[in-house]
Parts: sequence; C-alpha cells; structure tokens
Amino acid sequence: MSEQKILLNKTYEHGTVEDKWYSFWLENGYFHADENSTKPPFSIVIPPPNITGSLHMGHALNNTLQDILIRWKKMQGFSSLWQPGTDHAGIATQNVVERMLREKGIDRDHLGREKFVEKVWEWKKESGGMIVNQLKKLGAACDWERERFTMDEGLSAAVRRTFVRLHEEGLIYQGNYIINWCPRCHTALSDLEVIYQEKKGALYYVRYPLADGTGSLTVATTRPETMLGDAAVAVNPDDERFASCIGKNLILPLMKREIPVIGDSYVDVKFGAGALKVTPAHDPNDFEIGNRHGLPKLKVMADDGSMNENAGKYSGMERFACRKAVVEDLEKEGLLEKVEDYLHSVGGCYRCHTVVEPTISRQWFVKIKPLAEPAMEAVRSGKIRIIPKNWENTYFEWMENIRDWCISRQIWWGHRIPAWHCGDCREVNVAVETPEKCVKCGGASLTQETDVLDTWFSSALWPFSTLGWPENTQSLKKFYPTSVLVTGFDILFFWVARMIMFGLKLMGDVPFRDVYIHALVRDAEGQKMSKSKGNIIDPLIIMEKFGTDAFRFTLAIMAAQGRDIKLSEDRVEGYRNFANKIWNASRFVLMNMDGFNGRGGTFSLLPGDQRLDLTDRWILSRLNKTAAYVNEMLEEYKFNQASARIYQFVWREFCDWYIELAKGRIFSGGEEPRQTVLAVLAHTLETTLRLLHPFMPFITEEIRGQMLPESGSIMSAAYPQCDREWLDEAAEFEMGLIMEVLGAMRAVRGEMNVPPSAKPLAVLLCPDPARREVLSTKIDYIVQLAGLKAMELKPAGERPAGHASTVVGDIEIFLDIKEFLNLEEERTRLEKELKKTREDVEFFEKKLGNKSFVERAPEEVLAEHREKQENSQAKFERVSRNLAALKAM
RNA sequence: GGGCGGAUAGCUCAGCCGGGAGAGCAUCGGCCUUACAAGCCGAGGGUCACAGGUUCGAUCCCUGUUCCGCCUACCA
Repeated sequence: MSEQKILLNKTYEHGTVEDKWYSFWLENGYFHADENSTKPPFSIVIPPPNITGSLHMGHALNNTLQDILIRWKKMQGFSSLWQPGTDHAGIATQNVVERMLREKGIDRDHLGREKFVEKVWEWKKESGGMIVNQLKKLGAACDWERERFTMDEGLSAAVRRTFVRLHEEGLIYQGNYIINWCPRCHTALSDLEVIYQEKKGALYYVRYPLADGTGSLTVATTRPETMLGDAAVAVNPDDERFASCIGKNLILPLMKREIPVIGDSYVDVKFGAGALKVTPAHDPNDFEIGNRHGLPKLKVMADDGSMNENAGKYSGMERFACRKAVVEDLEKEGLLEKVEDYLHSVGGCYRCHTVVEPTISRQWFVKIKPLAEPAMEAVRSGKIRIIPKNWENTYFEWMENIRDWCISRQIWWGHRIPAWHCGDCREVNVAVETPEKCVKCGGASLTQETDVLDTWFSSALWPFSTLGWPENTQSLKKFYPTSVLVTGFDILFFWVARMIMFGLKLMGDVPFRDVYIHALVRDAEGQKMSKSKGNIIDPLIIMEKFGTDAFRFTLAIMAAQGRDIKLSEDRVEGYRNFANKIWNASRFVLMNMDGFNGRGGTFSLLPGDQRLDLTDRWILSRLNKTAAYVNEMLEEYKFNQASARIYQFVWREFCDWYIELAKGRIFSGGEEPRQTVLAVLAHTLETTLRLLHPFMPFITEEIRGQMLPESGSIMSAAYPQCDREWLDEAAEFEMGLIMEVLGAMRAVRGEMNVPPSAKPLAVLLCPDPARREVLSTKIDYIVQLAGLKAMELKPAGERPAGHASTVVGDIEIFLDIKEFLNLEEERTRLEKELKKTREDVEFFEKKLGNKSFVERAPEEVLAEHREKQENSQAKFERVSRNLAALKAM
C-alpha cells in the first residue's frame, strides 16, 4: 500500500530511490561474480582510477558504458564480473601528499622515505579512494568484494615476479641513456609522460671561433645554456660550405674549451646556420651523435635544474637564469650573431608541467621490441579487436616506432625495484624476496635499489594481477582473458598496449578480446573540460540535479563511435524528462491494475491468442523488434543506437500510441478486453523495463519492484530477446494505415486550429475493401484518438458540404468543422497539398519512365516505386477533385 | 613532416548493405483531452562543405580541394 503511494507521485523523484537500490544490490550480493559458476564468463576489468582522483566526465562515460555491458550480460545469463580497483598513481599521489605536508610545514626530505610512505598510506586510508564512492553513485555494478589496489601485497608480488622474470630473460636492463628528467618531481619520465606544447621561444645564432683563428662556425640553438656541455659541432659532410672544417677544432665560447668539428649526415643543411652544436649529455639526438663519434658526455645540470660544477662560473645558477646570463655574455663577447623568434614544441612533465630536461642518467629500461612484435600480431590476427577499427592504425603506428621503456622513477611512492646492490662486489641482485647475501660474492652488505617502478608497470599487469596472478587461481581460470576493455584513447599507449604486451608475455594469452575505445566528453562548445578553463561539468552535481539514470542515458545515447561528446545540461534535462515519462506511463499502468488477474503473476501471453486485437499484436511485434535491435547494437558497442531505439519505442510507440489506444478498452467495454489490454500493457512495460535496465538501473528496479514485488531484483531477470513468434508484419502494416489516417485528421485539426474540445463528425471514403475492412474494425480507436463525435465509413460518395478534406492514398477524409472552417484557408491548404502531391507523382513518373532504372533496379525497389506511384496518383486525383469542389462553392 | 577523424535543420548530433533526408533542443500555432505542462496535438525549417568520378540511382562508394579538430614525430 505504501509502495503504491510512492508511485502515485506525479513526478519521479530519483533521490530517494537511488541510494535505496544501490545498497539493496550491494547487500544482497547482486554484484558478486562467482568464479565457480557454470555459467559462461563475461568479464571486464575497470580502468583503475587514480586514488587521488575524483569522478569527472571521462570516468562517468567510461564507467557507464562498462556498467551497461555488465548488467546486460548478467541479465543474459553470463557469470558477469566487473573487477574494480584503484591505481596508486606514483608521481601524482606523491605530489598531492607532499603538498599537503608542506601546508603543515613538513618537508618530505626531513621526514625521510619510510615516514613519508607511511604518510601516503595514511592519506590513502583517509581521503584516497573517494572515487570509489562516486562510482557507486553512478550505479556501478562492480564486484566490490574483489576491489584491488595496485600497491596491495598480492599485486606487489605480481610486480616483483614480473620484474625478476623479465630481468632473467634480459628484457630489463640498467643503463646510462638520455631520459626525460623532471627537475621539479626529481624523477625520470618515460617518453609518453612528456607532453609537448607549442611555445614561443628564440633561436640563438652563436659564433664558435676556429682554434686556428681562420674564422668561425655559427650554430643555432634554442637552449644556449646547454652549450656549456658541448662536445663538438657537427656539419653535414656533403655541405660544401663547411666540409673543409671537419677535423679542425673550435674554441667553445665562454668555457674556452677546444671541441672538434665533426661530420654527420644527421645535420640538416637547410636548418639554422647549417651547423649543429652537439651536447651528448642533454639531447637525445646529440647523444646518438656522441655515440657515433665517441664524444665525451659532459653533464652541466644537476637534478634540481640548476647548473652543476661543470658549468664553470654559471655553476649553481637556475637553468633559465643561466640561459639569460649565457646570452648576455655571448653578446658582450660579440659572439651572438642574431636571435630569431621561434615557435617550437617544448616538453613538459605530464604531472606538474615543468619543462622537462633531457639528460643522461642511469636508469632501468624494458627492452620493448621483443614484446611489441607479438602484441602487434595479436591485433593483426584479430585475436584482439580494437573498436572502432581505425584506432588500429594508431596502435600499429606507435608500436612500430616504440623505443625502450624507462621504468625507473626517483620517487618514494610506488613499487620499489627488487634489486639489491652488493656493497662488496657491486653485483646487482634481482630477486622476488629480499636476499640475505650476494649471489656472486656471498657478501651481506646489500642495499636495495632506491628507485621505484613506473606506475604503468603495475597497471600493465592489472587484467591478471587482480585475478590472483601469479597464483593460478580459479578466478584467473574463469575470467581470463577478459571479454572487453572499455577505455579512452588517451591511454591506448600508456596502458592498453602495455597490458597486451605483458599479458601475452606472462599469461601466454591476450588480456582481453575486444578493446572498445570511447570518445572524450567535452563541454557544450566542444572545448576539452579542464580546471584552468573553468568549464568543468561535475557529474555528481548533474546526477544530484537530474538523477543518475537520466545522466547515464544521456551519456549512452550520445556515445556514437568516433565522435566526441559535447555535453550540456539541456540534454540531460531532456532525458530526465524521459525518465519521468517512463514513470508516468508506469503510473498509468499500475493505476489501472486493480482487478487485473495477472498482477503479481508472469503476465504470460501467447502468440495467436484470439483475444489480442490489432493494437496488441502491433505493440508486441514492435517490442520484439526493439529487443532484437537493442541486443544487436549492444553486441557491436553501439550504445547510442541501442538507447535511441529504446527511447523511440517507449515514448513514440508505447506512450503516444499504445497507451492512448488502450484507454478505450480500459475505460469502456467488457471485462475480457480489459483483462487482455492490461495484460499487454503490463507485459510490454515490464519487458521494456528489463530492456532499459542496463541504461537506467534505478528507475527500472523501482518500478518493476512495484509491479512484481515478489519476483526479486530486475538484475536477476532475463534480458529480453526477440521472440519471432510475436513478429507480425500484417499488424504493423495495418497499424501503419490507422496511424496515417489519424495523422492526417490531426494535421487538419492542427492546421485549422480546431481545439481538442471540438468533436466533429468524420466521413471516410475508402474504395479498397481490404483497407476498408481494417478501418471498419478500428472505428472506435479513430474516433477516440482523433477526437471525433463519430465516424462514417463508406466505399464512395460525394464530398459533404462545409467539410475540411484530406487524403491518404485513395482514402478521402472529410471533417465537419464548419465553425472553424475558413474557405480561403482551406483552399490554400488544399493547394499546398496538391502541389506537394503533384511533385510526388512527377518524381515517381520520372523514375519509372527511365528505361535503365526499370531494367537495372532490383525488383523490390521497382515494386515499391510502383506502389508509391499509384498511391500518389490516387491521392492527386482526390485532392484535385476536392479542391475543384471547394472552388465551386 | 606523418597519420586519423569531422563538415547533414538555428544549435547539438544520428543516419545499417547506395533506393524520396531523421531525432533532441530551439522556433511558431492550438491545448490543463480522466499517466505525464518535466506533458499532448500540429507546423515551419536542409544545395547533406566544394569540384569531379563510378552507378539506372550517391548524404552514403572513389579522387581531389577548402575549413575545423585530434594523435604522432629526433621542428638544433
């Protein structure tokens, strides 16, 4: 009784409903996936959000789509696992905690490593993982019992095991190479973690005098401060201007060191002054050139971005201050030839945006080529499908040009590299567990490597480490490989590619069958949402305001493949209205359920039941087609098309037509027709709720709970499939006719401004017996929906005086609306209609008169055209006759 | 430099295998018609970016052009 009352509210109030059902699902284990189930598996691992993160639009879209798939598959009878968890996000988290401590006046270095890491864990316990609760708000059907964190003991063991294994196979090595260094975060970064941005800079032309005093060479540089570490100047050996200089020495300005002129074909003759200063310790290309020519690699910068002891009098200066000083000094010495404005892209740290310094450093690397090859093959062979397919190109492009992956980070928060340096023999011991003594010399003075691993190293193991690897667990057997990975393209390389590489290497199988790559959510103007632009739409506020279901539906219906989502509140509001529409349709159905025998039962209906009338057969046919379509579209990850179809069905077909048509049998007529129509209403509504549940989980659960209080959660109900027995082309055709006739009548009323309160008489002239038969059995419906007093159906006859007329094919319709009829307006209206009909006739005549069309077009198309031609011809004749009659008045 | 995508109603976007162009919002007109005014019934609005080609037929397939995004690169 009390439940009934809730539903009687005129508007749907999402607030109370959502929390109630989420806890219900959670408490009753509806999200739990059973690894011992005999049902076929369907599994997804969540792209683990950073523990520092809070829910943004990207997460909302990403997780809505996953939830749709999970709920859909669960209802389809799969043992459906959505594996949740969070990522420790090394640099980002360290930065957050550091900032927090600094506000309290605590310095990280003072605290020391161990204490600091403790603080991070404390922080994580208190405020980390806020996003998990926000995902729950979104309705995410994650199996929270399985929640994992990349720093968990199990996952950490997986990381160590992987490191040791790859090291043993020679795929992990340590070496002195050029890496990207963030002077603010004090750590190395991988190539991917550097964000390049176009910046206005300057190109400085600097003259380097020849040691023999016979002249000078001019080099161009954007980073003059690095000249302090120059080891040579390179020219192209084919460049006649400078070829003779090769082998000579130059005086490095400011430092007064002698450096050689070398020949290297890397140098672009046309760029700058045609000569290149070579700084092997501070530029990746120069590093290569240095190796080719055996040049010394002199570092002139310290880890904090200041100049080091090799920088002479500039030692201790901050790098950009040094740049200024160097330029001034060069100018004083008359060695600065010119300065040009120059637009170039400058790399910044992806976490703190500080300008990154390429620098030589001893780091750990993963040799990537042997891993990339099989990873490309997996996609090439179709073992992994990337959807939409065009991302495959991007994937291959990157994988082909991939360079070794720098995995060591000089921060404290993360998986410490399982390597121990022997103080006695300098041997590096790599092991899963802390070794007691050095494997080489047996010495006991071992100190662990201080570096930690790139966060993505542990993320790359996510699809199997979360399922228990390296233990051979039942979950791993049941759910690996996972079914699909849903993610944004921004982490295709960071994460997706690396999961594929590691999955193949360590599990011997792909981590997922499909990769579905979705769009970016932008603001209404198409701008990327960002804090600095201040155009962020907070999903939580949207959900609060319009309801989670409306929000999710908006994202789903806008998620067309290959196009970004431009989100605006207006759209969400529109789908909030949709939720309300469903609410009210349900309200209508439930209101009339009193005395309905099927209430609480299964509403079972059988095809071919004689009690079903045309409208019943029609809506059931449409319902089953909708179910077929929705399943098909979800199978292809076409969330927008699936949801649009449901929207269309619910609003346009079920509410606008079927419910309106049902009113006749509900409010007047016998008990049997009433029972029948209620059964169809209830069945259609209940099926629609199941169809809609993956998209709008809360409202569907709420309504179905009130319809079928005994039958348990909608989550354990079956997802609707198409039952071909219900498909009824004849019913759809006949309903089409009725809808057309009604449409024509309503159009006349609308155009003539006949208010709904006026109930005119109608006369229909329908010469075709079959069509007349269809209409004759449905006169009541037409009278009701067109707002008529009565309707007369005849095979033929005269145009009644003072009536407005319209034509559907060969059917003439006359409405007695004398008091609203203005002859002038009526004539204009008919003339317009005639003109349009004439154009139709001409269109088809022209086409059918084309010999090659008739010869070559398929029979179906021809038949269709002929039929349309006949219809428009019939219509044309009738409209012109009516127009003539009108003019004669 | 290389690659990918987009251009369709005033706005935001759908459009499957090529067969008379669709939705939502906005606009205009009529309505509190016994589920819903967060609603109902109508109406107007398009050279499917441009130029060629293939085809009986092109918004759709092919080529080129313009404009706009994005990704990527060793742009001293």
